[in-house]
Amino acid sequence: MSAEQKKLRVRFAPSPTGYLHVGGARTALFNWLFARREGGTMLLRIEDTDIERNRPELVEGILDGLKWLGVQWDEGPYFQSQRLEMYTAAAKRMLAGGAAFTCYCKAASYAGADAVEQEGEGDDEGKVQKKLACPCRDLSAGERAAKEKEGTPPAIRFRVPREGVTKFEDAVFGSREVQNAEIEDFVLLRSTGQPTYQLSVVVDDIDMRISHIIRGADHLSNTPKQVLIYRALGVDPPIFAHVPLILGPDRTRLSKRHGATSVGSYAEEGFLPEAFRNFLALLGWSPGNDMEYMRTSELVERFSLAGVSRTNAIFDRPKLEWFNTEYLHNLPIEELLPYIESQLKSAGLWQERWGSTDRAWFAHAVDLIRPRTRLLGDFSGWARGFFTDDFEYEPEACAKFWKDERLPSMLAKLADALDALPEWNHDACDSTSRNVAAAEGVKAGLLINATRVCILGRAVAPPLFESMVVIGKDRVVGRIRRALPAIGKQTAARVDRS
RNA sequence: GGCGCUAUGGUGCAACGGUUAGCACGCGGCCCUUUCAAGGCCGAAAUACGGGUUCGAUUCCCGUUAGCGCUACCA
Repeated sequence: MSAEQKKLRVRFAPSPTGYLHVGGARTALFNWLFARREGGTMLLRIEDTDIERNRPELVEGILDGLKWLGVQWDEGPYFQSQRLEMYTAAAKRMLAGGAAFTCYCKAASYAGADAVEQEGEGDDEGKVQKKLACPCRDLSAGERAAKEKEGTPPAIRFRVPREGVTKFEDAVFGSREVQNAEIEDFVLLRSTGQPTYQLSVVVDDIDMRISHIIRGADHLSNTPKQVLIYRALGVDPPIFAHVPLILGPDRTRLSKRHGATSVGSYAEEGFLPEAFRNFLALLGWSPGNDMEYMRTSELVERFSLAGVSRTNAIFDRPKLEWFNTEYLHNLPIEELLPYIESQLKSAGLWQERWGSTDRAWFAHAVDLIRPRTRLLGDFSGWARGFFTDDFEYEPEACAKFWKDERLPSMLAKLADALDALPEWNHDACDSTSRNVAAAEGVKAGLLINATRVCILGRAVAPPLFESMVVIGKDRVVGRIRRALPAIGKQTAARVDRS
């Protein structure tokens, strides 16, 4: 390597035709991991040359998606719509050099798939080749002048060599080569003056000095065209790395009908960005061993293009949820707290003191609850009884644990006993409860389960006595007393039925 | 249709000529237990098919099949 070693530069280049979907997110992540690992630069480029489909208002959503994902770019965003002169200039240069020619065919006409099909098959290759070669490529200067006079606005097509092969290196798929005879004379500049993807992507990747192009494998087949453009422009192509696609459970390309496909929807659902990154990283990549739970820093340490697979992967939602629970359960509590805080804020349950004077209490509560959460929303969902007194009694929980008619008097005694406790801690709550149960001659479980429903309204909750400590004496006693009438009704209804 | 890519349990990945084919998710069972989780243990489950090459193929080659991609004046 020379002193002036070529700097590693990668890019993520979405087009604003939709939100940031999981496939794009994975591509962005791989670029980011690679840049971080190798000490390179990542830039963001918005490919908005298709004025028809381009929705400028979607750009913000894509940026938000990337920010949530934690993929931060070092340069950009650049917008191709603001760089049109460069593409035109490049096309003119290729025209002047003979690598391209003006085409006067009406839009989308000379080699449509339909036309080829109608010709039938079994014919000699020459026929097909004729389809791939645009008739305009052989027009004389005079003929072109005549067309110009007619006022037909010309497109500019690349003059693809009719023989030979085009080769390139792919870090994932290896050495590739295709017969030039199989490549059509593709359009560089539309008759409207707008560049096509093939042109703008190459011009920008050259201008932005991209060293590695990491993108979806759907671009693999078009890469030879781009290599042709690089050559025509007198530039060596960069290293390509095509990553396999992400498919839906039915093995077709992930799309809206597979449900949630935007990263935004996963953010809203309560996934942690780091869990999402971990999951995404393992779709089409592995560190070469059985390691799965990897913090982002470990991902960066281990990432390499050599570990990228060539097989399409199916997006497996249950596994994503598993990763999320792993992070929810195992993250150092201090790292998790900010996420819970914003979750509670958006649910309108947040109390400022939990961030200051009662921070230790808040951390304790979260730590108690988290072993049985899967999504951030669980903290403002079923666990809301820990953060607010406003919760409902679940009918199923009542039906299951408020069956015994001795319960109302037993619970009243328990409330009194708890109220009289001088010390409020786990063991005191434990022995008090067990003593009441013993005095009544019932199994402790009966009372414990019923009490849980009284103070949290549900059957699913952390261990009772720990919960009591977190919720606090006044609230616990209050909640038990408040539940008494409801229990009476429940047991009475039961007696009626029998 | 043409061209190309891919092919390990249901899913995601390991094994890059020699393993009883490994791990994880999911699934089933057991244990633990104060509900529900978590956790621990056990289990069912795969090299698409057919030919080669080789002492030996999941691994290398060919064919078949299947899936996917490209085949736009979309990106």
